Amino acid sequence: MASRPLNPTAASLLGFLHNGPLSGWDLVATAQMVIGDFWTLNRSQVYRELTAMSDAGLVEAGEPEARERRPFTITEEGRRAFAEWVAREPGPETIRFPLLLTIAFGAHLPPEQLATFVQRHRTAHAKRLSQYTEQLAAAQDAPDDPDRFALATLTFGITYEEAVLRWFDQLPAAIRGT
Amino acid sequence: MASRPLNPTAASLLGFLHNGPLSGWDLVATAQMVIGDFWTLNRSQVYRELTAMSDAGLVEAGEPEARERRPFTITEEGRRAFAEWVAREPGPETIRFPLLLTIAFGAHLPPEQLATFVQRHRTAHAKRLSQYTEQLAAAQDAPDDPDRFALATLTFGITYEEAVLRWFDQLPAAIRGT
DNA sequence: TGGTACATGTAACATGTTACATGATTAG
DNA sequence: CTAATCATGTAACATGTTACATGTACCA
Repeated sequence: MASRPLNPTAASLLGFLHNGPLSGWDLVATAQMVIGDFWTLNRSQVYRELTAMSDAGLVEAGEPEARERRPFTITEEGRRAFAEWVAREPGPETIRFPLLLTIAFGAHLPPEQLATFVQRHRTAHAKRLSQYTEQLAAAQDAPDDPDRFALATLTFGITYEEAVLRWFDQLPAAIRGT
Repeated sequence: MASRPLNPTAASLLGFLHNGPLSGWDLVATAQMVIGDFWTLNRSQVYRELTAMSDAGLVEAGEPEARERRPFTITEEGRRAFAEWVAREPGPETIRFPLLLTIAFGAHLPPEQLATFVQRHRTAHAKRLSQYTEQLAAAQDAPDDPDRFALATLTFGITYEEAVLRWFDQLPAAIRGT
């Protein structure tokens, strides 16, 4: 048993299943909402992991409900596997930032074009920041259940986006444009 | 021709080859030094991309030199492919931060253990920041060739690490520990 | 009755990681 | 002569992405 340690994606799905059975569809939605800002995953992946975990006995597929909806339930073995995973030292983060690649090779581009890319990305980040800020406000308005952990990850998003914006704004005009 | 657009990893290798022929080994070293902080790649990948690009006529393998070292030269077609890539809108960045996953599921962990993870990661980030700061100082001391672009990406690293440290330090004691 | 949102899944392929295997050159 | 470093590569597998295919239920 315990073939090889869970991957973080599978482990997260198990994490969500602690609160009750969920279908693949729901898991995708939940994951994107809760961890989507610092952990990417998509539908295909979720269904694949569910199949694999079902084969491994970590989850159990329930009877199809309305709309072919198939709820998955975490098993005892699943709980054990999750507990093992969550207690392991988390790995280092990876950032893959294509805009920085383009900047690194910026000498190969006309300045105006680079500046256009930079501006567009800046705008996208500003938008993300304002979304996070709204979420934070909403979380603080709701009187009940101030989840420390969710708040901590949301705060990370805000800190990150603020930093990125500051970085954009201190770029030399030669890169940033006007 | 132009089968499908280059992936960013392959494109970066072509970017480095603009300054003259390099072996796979050298490319790995160069890439890790220049773009390694915001674009991960490893040896296997580099050799695979080189083989593929050689088949596609974007690079040419030279005669083996000392130690089986095989320098690759960029071709005209390679330059064209790179120019096309660098002029495309860069994709959105992806961050995958396992520590944030562990925090998101922090309710499943004894607080001391979570705090231990947090502390260890904080230390690692502090170290990275000081390395970046040193690099910046070194770059500013060298009188010649103040590469705007390299400076911009290095500054990103510094801004990012500073933000992460600030985030660590504002975490509630319940997560951060003492 | 027709469009939209819900729901699942497969196939094919691209990319990333780890382990293994081999050998040359250099410094001490 | 021997250990460390340089250098290349393959195989196997894990993970991530995109496109395709299918069908249900709700709402207007």
